[in-house]
Amino acid sequence: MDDQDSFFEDHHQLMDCGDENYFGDELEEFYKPFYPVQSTVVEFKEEKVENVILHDHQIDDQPSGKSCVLGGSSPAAYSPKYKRRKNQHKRVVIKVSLEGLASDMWAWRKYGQKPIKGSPYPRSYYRCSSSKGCLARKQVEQSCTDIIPGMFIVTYTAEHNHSQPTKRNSLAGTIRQKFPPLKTQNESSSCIIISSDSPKSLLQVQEVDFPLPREIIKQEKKDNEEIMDFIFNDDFNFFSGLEEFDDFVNSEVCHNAAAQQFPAVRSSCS
DNA sequence: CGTATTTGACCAGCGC
DNA sequence: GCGCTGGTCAAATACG
Repeated sequence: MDDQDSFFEDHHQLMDCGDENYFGDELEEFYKPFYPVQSTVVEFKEEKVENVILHDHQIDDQPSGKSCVLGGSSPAAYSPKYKRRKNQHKRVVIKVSLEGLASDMWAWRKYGQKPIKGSPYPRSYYRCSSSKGCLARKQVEQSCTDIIPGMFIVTYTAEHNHSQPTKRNSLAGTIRQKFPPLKTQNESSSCIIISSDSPKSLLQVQEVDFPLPREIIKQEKKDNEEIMDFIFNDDFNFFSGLEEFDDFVNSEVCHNAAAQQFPAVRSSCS
């Protein structure tokens, strides 16, 4: 709970989208089981999303059957084949840690994934798989605005038409597998530093050890050339390709940061 | 072999 | 009207 306290202090400004905090009585009652210490609930006064609740929390392992019910959405919000966004007035948006994400006891089945404009992370779409005809939906995307890595934005829409399953859902295992636990600051972490000569035909890969930074590297092949998309952790600098990486490596910011914080990195930046 | 995931296509809403 | 964006479908694929 101490961690959550500091988390709230540091990050509730994410919701700084309005002048007043709003606690709808009904929704407040729904989400009482989620309140760890304090919460940030903000009413969005946008035209198309009348009530979006943003809530920092870790999903309880034993929420009541009502806990994932949202206010306002009805089955009529969806057409027989495709959604009717116009009627999707109310959604509940929750920010959770990886553990919070994995502890969701509802059974969800992934049915889509889309890249989202302005975010380096895709958004995953899940529907409830416990009961045929259940309209409950869940969207999950990794937060790109948080200083703390590994936070996820979860959006619930529509409501379950059945009781909560008693067994942990399969998604929890999937999430744990795809997003292994972050190392703590006290652990030594192996980090691969990638640099390239100009032209970018030659890649130099250097592995160094230093505390804290954790790097996520995704490789993909394009025109027989290896392109690296990765997050240089800690500062959350994101690079879409080698050119951007080269610019960063040669920048004064990189050199100064490496010299001050990570001596092991300095050699690869010079 | 049944179930879950991936991913390109399709579609509706929206802004210009 | 057109293009962009995001939510959903469904066939292909992966997994246990």
